[in-house]
Amino acid sequence: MMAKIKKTTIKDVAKEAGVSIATVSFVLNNRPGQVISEPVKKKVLKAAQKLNYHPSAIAAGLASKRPGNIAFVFYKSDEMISNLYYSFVLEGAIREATKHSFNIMFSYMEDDWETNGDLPKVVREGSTAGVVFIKEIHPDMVRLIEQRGVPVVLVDHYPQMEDVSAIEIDNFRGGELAAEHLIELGHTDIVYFYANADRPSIRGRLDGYRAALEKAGIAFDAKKHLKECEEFTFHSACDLAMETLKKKKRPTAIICANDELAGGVLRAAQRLNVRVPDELSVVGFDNITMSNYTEPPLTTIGGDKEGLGAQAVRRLVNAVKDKADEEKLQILPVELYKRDSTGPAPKKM
Amino acid sequence: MMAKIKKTTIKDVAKEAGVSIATVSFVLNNRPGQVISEPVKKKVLKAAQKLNYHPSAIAAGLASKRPGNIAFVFYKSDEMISNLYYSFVLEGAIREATKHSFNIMFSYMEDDWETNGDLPKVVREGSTAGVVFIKEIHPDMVRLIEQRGVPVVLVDHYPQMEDVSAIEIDNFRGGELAAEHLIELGHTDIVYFYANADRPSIRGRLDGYRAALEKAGIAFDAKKHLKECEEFTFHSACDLAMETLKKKKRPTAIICANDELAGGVLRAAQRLNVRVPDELSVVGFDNITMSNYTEPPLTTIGGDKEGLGAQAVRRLVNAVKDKADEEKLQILPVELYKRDSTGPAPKKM
DNA sequence: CTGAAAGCGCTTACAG
DNA sequence: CTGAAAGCGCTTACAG
Repeated sequence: MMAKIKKTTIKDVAKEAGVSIATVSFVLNNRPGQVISEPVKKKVLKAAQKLNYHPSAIAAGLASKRPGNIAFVFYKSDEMISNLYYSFVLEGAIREATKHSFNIMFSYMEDDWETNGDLPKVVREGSTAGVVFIKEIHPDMVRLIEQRGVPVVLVDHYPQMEDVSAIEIDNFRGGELAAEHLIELGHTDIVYFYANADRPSIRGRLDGYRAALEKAGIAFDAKKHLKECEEFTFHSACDLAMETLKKKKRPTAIICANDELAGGVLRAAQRLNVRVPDELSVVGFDNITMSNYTEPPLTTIGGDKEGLGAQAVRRLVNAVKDKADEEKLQILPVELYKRDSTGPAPKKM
Repeated sequence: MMAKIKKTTIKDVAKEAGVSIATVSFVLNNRPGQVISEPVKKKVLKAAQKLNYHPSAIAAGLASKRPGNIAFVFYKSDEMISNLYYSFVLEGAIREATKHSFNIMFSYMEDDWETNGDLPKVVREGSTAGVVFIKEIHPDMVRLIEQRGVPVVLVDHYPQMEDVSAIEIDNFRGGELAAEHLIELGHTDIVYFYANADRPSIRGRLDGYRAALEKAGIAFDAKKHLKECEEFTFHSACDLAMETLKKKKRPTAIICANDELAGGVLRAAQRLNVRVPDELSVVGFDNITMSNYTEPPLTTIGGDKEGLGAQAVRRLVNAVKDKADEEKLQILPVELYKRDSTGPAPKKM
């Protein structure tokens, strides 16, 4: 074992600068209200620099009752950070948290928390200044955490909750964009592939698609236009697409609720020798990395994933500092990424 | 603002149980050496349960000088958790950490830390009990952190370092497995696609491949057998494969240093109408999610990604508890996932 | 403008 | 076997 280098503490800095530890704390935290004379400030800063002092986040957290951490909490049974979409949200969150001098923590809750009443470990043990939930979350859990004075922000959440800070991308507009793009290309027979319609993000996309259809004078018929996959997976979409594309009267375009489903549709088209985009146009959603690697590269709708995470952190930081949010629900813009899976509608034969 | 529920503290439990806070601490931490009478133990446990007491991780961390957190640290410029492979490692790490009552934190270091001498924030500020580095890390950084008494574990690391705890999958055996599989299928003309040969994991795979070739009596010729992609990307591999497969005398099998490269090779084959696996067999590496979605689904080599993360955490927990590691370097087994991208070597024409 | 002192909620020798 | 007390490294009213 090598000699352990001891961490320099606030006392060391105080001694070096010839002031009290309170003054060191005031200077380093730039405490609003506290006015410190320039010469003292300089002395402290110089001493801190010289000793390479970095305050203990843990001690500061204890004393101030404001932990320097922000936690992302998931259900235990869910995939957490390996999700192809959310992992980018988390990247953005980490970078933003660091800017504000917060650390990012991960924690999960038991799936049966309702029966055993357990809060996430990070909340129970007071390790976190705020919590962000991604995707599904029970409203009671949100209340319980807020009751402890820990602010919560929801990202792409469901069910819908009023009065809780939340961020999402503009799913409705995304659905519209996808449909408008295809309509402009001359398509009129546009089918929508989805799963988990109970999720507001999925529902929003679907509603946008439908609105665009109707605006273009295309009568919407759920039976004809909506195709629900059994699961939210590549293979499930592939199976359903095989079925759909085998019919004599098949659609000329398919919009998918996300890129993974779109990948499945492309695979089905390939297997059935339906040429994309000549005979079939496909639009995805989310602009995940994989959408560049499909054949052909996928036209898709996407928002700023990293920005979603960064914004969640920003709002939590504000909440911790008691800065009120203007709007409870924040909606981030989306755009169309035109790649090679969409083209003009095939001529009627 | 709703009424904030105050957290119950060790004092509340002590009062409720009619004992000192020291006793509460002893009971709850099951302190080895400290013997507590059964009746007192029961009283304390009952009181803790009744008051729904959960010790403050921050206070405990301060008092014990052992923070309850383990940190994953990356270079700022790197993708962190959005990596298709490492995100699963992290999932495993989080689950294991929770079992040991540790939280997982994320932090990054500046790319230029050598010049400005900055340790990762979580280390500087003493927030973490241990650090795991994934992939590339400068030996000096490891030393600096260990000097502060914070143990380090490396996952799939480079450059090679003696005396540092490290975990990796059996890359050499993986390369062998891939080659043996193809050799069994009758292939003799097996090319290896790779990039970043300076990484030990890539080097290990390559060495295993080469060893298997030679064991089978196939003379290894770097010029003929090795194809280095410019970048470690899908598109780079695709470009190189287009070139390779266009030649009159093309290989009958290609092993790729990872699945993303293999995806690029499959794409090239598809574009050139080279049928997989009839005319060309392809093997990937890592068994990432995407390898199930390629056309055809990819035969690949993989180890237990979640296990890699779990093991890293386990070793850190041991190190924190001063339990010595038996072996510094731990190597996890790999296996072949036979899917549809490999088949018998085509008959010579 | 600056400092002395209490306190955050724990852990841990040390007494008894 | 149990408790009183010091201490972890900070922050924050409160005095002056």
